[in-house]
Amino acid sequence: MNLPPLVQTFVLHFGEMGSRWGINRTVGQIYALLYLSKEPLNAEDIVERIGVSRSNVSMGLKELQAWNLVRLQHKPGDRRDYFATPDDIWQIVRTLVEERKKREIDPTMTLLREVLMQEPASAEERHAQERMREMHDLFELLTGWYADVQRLDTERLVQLLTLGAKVQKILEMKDRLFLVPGSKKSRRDDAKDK
Amino acid sequence: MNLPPLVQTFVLHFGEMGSRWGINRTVGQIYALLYLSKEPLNAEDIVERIGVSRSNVSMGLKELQAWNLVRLQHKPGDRRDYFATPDDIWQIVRTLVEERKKREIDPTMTLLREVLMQEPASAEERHAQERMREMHDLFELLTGWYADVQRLDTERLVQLLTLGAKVQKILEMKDRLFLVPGSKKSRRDDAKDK
DNA sequence: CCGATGTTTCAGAATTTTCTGAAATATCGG
DNA sequence: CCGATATTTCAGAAAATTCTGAAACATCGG
Repeated sequence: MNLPPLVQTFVLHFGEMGSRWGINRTVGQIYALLYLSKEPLNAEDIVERIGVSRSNVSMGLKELQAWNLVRLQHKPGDRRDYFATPDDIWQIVRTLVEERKKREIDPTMTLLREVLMQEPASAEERHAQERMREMHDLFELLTGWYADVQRLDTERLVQLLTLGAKVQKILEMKDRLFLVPGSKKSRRDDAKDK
Repeated sequence: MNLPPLVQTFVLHFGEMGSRWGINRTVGQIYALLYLSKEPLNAEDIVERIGVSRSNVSMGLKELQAWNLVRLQHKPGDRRDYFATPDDIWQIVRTLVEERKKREIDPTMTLLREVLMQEPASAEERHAQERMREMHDLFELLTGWYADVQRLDTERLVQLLTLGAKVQKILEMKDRLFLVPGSKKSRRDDAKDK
């Protein structure tokens, strides 16, 4: 591995971390390298720097493309493929969340929907279905929220994140502004309006 | 594997899914089983239902305990350990996010802080450090937001999630209420409104 | 069409992870 | 302390995955 020490530390760390994610070491290392690199790199560049086989890099890049985590570029008068990560780190986050949702949540949602259609044949199955219903509704709430937030432009998103729990204060303020004072029952339902 | 079909489908799915998370098949299956079960189960129960070795179940349960994902219980007059998941699914989500943060984010933050302390020895390292700084700041923003939200009680949290991007509207409203009209910041935001 | 350059595929080797059975350890009631 | 019951540990087997080198494939300029 032929890298400046500072870069190498980061690349090695991402390699290790890779296994805690769904990706393997090489993929993690390639991604870290591209993320830190100022210039797009071609496959041979990566081989030299990381020190793994050419074919391994090829497969790694293919996987990163499947994740939409790298862009493919070309230089004029050069047939080789060059790879880079988006400059905008927020774009990276958005892609990452999107792809993880696609891989981790969506298949489970599909299964839950199927199983919830079936008729329970026993008390045990009835209870199991109730639990699955809870999970299904939870996922629905989370993915609905996510779909909304994903649409915000970055500035608004940062604003929202910076506020953090102060949002709570604003929600309370909104409640006071729009709710009939003292109507306890209507509180939560009203919050869902508009 | 000796389970009602509906339960079995779910357990098998979680087993497969396990590998996309950081857990192995058996751990995924055990968790799914406990999640669906009305009663707490002991290790032997799990062996019978899932059909893996006793020792494998023991290790799986140990891992789930390390994740804080199962509670250990005892029945009066029974020496065996019984396991269950929290009834409240929101508690499960909170634990899951907390533990994933601990495993996936915190170590990276530690490393980033260390590396950002060092003096870059070249233009390449300087650029790499800038990228790491971006990642560091992003993580800080996200974890700060997360720490805030984690503290909300469930009702408020659900309220927040239900609102989704409608929060944006409330933020805009807040802007209009609290910013001095005509100030640069507020004019720009206003221009984006509807 | 050819040779040069670049990329992908894939079978098997290397490595890592998972799983098992047997043995060790722990804890209880008597 | 003993025997019965429950749990954990751990070395090696089994399985899954990652990685490599060689060959196949693709595309270019001439």
